[in-house]
Amino acid sequence: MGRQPCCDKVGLKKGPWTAEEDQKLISFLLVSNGHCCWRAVPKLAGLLRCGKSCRLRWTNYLRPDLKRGLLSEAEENTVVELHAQLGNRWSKIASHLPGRTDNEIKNHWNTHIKKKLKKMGIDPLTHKPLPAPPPPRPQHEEHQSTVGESPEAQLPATEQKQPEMAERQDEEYSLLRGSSPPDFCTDEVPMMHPDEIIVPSCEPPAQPPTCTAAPTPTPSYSTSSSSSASCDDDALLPILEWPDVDVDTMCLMAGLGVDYMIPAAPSSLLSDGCLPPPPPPEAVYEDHMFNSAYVEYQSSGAFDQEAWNKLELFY
DNA sequence: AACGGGACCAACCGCCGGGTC
DNA sequence: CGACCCGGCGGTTGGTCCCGT
Repeated sequence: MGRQPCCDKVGLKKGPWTAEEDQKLISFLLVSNGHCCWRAVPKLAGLLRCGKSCRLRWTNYLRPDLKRGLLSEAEENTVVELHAQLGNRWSKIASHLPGRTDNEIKNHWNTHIKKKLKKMGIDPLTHKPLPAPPPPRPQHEEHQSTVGESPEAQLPATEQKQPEMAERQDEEYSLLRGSSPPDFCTDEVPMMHPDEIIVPSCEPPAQPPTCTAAPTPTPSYSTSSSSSASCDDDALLPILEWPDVDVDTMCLMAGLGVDYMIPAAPSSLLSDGCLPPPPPPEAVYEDHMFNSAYVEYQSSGAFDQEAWNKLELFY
């Protein structure tokens, strides 16, 4: 039937986003009531971008609950663990890592973890030990094993690896995965249903002991990467579905003519996991200075108390 | 100092599935 | 039920940075 392009590409800007564009997008998303589709966002925000580009920019970079910087060791372990179970389903993996995007995880996988695993003699695709360093082999054998190219056909037989090497691989792998090496082959085991997966990193230990563990509804901007509260796929909200607001606040906002309120500082930004005093919910964000402060705050990488203080002035 | 190659990552592309009409 | 729209996803690209020579 010939699908229409997501947007009219003519005259639209591509490539890296400028600070001004970021500002426009953030301003719009903050002051808009969120009841518009991404396709309309660039028009309404005064951007020469396609909606898709806006969405991507927001989800991968501007979202306030994003963590910055390299993945921690624990996060890496989780990624490896989940990848072994889910394969390249980056959004699913990201949904178990609060503050991380699928793109970020995908990139990190391709640039860091893949290499790490290979170095350890683990096949990043199958999570099985790679075949021992290729001893010169008769040509016909090699040929036979690659013909057909099914994943199964490519898998090395576990028995083939050298005993000592296997032991070393297993040790390192278990270090990385935080568990014992797979005594199963991922291709032999049916893909797990997401519901069946238990990820330690999603369990209470993630919550700092000093903070209240009350299940406060964390602001959810994300598509797939901020369902940390429950690790439940169903908990995912569409990107423009703004944080839940209680009835009183709704009334208050309605009374003030406020379309949208900013969530408290996302916990994922905080190095110690503890929130600074939450802002009053009735904050209004149509102030240009606020937007500048907000941009500064959200772009400051790890939680930046100074940026937060600046932002707090507006609350 | 200049250059080349590799690493890294933001952004793009194209396909897919769900929802709606 | 099919056409279409929209958002989401995963793979890929391309620009920038860094490091070694």
